[in-house]
Amino acid sequence: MPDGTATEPEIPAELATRLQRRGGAATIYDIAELAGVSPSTVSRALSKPGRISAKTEARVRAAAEQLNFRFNPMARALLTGRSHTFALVVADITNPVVFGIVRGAEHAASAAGYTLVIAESQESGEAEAEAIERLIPTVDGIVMATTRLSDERIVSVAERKPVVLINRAVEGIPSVLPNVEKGVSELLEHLAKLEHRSIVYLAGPESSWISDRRFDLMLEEADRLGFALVEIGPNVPTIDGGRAALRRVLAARPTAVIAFNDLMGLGLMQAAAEQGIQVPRQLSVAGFDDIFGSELITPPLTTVRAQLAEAGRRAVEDLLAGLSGDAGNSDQTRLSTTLIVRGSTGIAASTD
Amino acid sequence: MPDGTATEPEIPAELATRLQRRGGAATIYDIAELAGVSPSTVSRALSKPGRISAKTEARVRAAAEQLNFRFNPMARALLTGRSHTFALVVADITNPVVFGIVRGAEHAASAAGYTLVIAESQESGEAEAEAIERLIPTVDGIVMATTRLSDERIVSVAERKPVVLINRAVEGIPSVLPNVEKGVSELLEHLAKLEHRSIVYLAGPESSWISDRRFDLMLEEADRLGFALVEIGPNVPTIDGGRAALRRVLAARPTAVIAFNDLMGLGLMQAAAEQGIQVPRQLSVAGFDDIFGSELITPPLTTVRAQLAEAGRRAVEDLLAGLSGDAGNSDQTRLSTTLIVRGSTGIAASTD
DNA sequence: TTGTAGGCGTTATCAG
DNA sequence: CTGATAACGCCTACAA
Repeated sequence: MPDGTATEPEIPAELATRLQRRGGAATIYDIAELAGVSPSTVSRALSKPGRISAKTEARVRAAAEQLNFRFNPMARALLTGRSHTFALVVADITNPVVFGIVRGAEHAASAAGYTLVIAESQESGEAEAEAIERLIPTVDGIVMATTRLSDERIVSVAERKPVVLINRAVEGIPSVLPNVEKGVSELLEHLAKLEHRSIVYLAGPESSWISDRRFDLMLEEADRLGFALVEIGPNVPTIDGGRAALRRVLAARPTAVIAFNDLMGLGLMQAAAEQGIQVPRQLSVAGFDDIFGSELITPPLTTVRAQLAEAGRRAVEDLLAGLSGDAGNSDQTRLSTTLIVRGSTGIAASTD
Repeated sequence: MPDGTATEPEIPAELATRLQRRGGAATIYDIAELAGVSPSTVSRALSKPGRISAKTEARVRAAAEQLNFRFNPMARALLTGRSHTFALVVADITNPVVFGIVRGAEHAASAAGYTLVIAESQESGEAEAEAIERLIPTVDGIVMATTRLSDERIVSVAERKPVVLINRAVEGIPSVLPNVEKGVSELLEHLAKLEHRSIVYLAGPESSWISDRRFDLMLEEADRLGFALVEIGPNVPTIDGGRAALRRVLAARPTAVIAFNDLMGLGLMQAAAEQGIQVPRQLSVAGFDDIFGSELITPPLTTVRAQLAEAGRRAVEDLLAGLSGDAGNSDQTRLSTTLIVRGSTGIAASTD
């Protein structure tokens, strides 16, 4: 039965077998053949609509549809130098802090038609450098979250491919940072109201920029508010790192502990509970990030919430903006933080 | 000062500027020029060591080193059809269950020189299908974890690229599964010992193969052990899903609830605590997976631990084996599960 | 508007 | 053992 205008050309046998061999992946040559035009016409029809006669375009589209055509991203990348891929490098995938970042980054990327490859450095600078070295030729940009690399190495990477940092600032390189000031001062004021006067800051890993930054700000605030403040660390930024630190923390006899992140705060609370130490009656505990788990523990953890998914999203968007040339580069995006008061902080124990 | 044998040829000015233009990325042509050999010799020297004279190889290597050469993976992929990339498709990145999978998969992949790209389907079958469609031309294989796709669609993907499933079985497609039998029967026996006789199974999402599978096994065991067993669901497999289910669970008046996963178990416990219901005195709760957070909550959650990282690792290794042709394909890898008894299960409340 | 030809960086084939 | 040469799939001057 003749069906008016759009007659679909049958697929020639020869073409069909060729497709079979390639696992069904058609090329613009196949389409050209089927539509009776040249390959370049196909290319134009499909990638810059409008620059071609409507009729031809329709015919090409129909053929493409029929063969279920997709561009081969590799061929395109080879030619254009753009892989439409970003790398996200994180220290520890199982750290809840990075989940949010990964999700935010993945969404922003796929919304823009980009693919996200993820590399875990397992808290090792060497492994991280290696992963980056391996990935760098394939990607259009790199998001480095909580990196363990030195400033120089970061710069050297950034010279070859666009880089956006999360939770780390390096001169001349765009970064997405939590607004540390606000979070820290809110937290310390909260503790001041609860009459704490002696505080321990449980630091993060040695090469953590943000841990140092937080402590610096605490020093300022402590001065202003009249706290005694000591830093204990560096520590591994995990549950176990928090557990392991309990002894040293207790030795300092503080009324409150601020952990570098929630993970450590959680570990500290677990260890404390095992020793029969009551939180917050005997010791108040607070953390940073507000990860999954912080409100699960008893008592739930007071923490400074960071916008993790948003950070991931922004980082990718910065990369995107940079590529499309819109860029006021080397910006610093600041994300606000919020103090979440929960049960782990309370009136200071009497220090006698 | 002349330094014996290995004189490094200076980089000719012309070559240097060419490199500059390309952002420092050298090609085998540049190396060929520098080493005074042909491009094909360079290719051979670098990718199949030994098939070339030692002296030439050394010269080529030196030149490559000097120019800091890396292969362009895209060019390679275009020709060989191998991108050395795998895709990992997950329903929800922020679900702790997938962390382990991601980590295991990422390690296995990078150990083999492969890159892992990750796609989140956000619990939507449509989004998942789209992501796969987008990724399929770029990758050498796909790991689908807890997929929401129908069997037919999975098969259709598997016809185009190698697929390994995690937590889902489809005829003819290799998969990595927890050994559901052992976990379920251990759990039910544990509950039997605690004198539970009336149990609710809080099901997972509608399209979850593994949720159905678990319930089927529970039915068998319940029969054998003389339980009353009802299934409530489907439910969203999240904390909120667990919370939302409390009312319906209570209405059924069970002495114990088994949640499809820990996330739901956690939510259920939170909701119960808010209503003043004591776990396990009034209601025992158990889950599956043993995620981060399960031992944080009070009381800590009894659960059937799955080897998540191992599952991710195996899935990637299956893919690898398949590509190198070693494959006894369409295998099912079974991973043992272990009952972890914690505080959320106890002696059954009297049912009056 | 459309077609032709050349090249992106690599590998494979075939001579030498 | 080594060197030309042709592909891989796409894009883009340039020509028609």
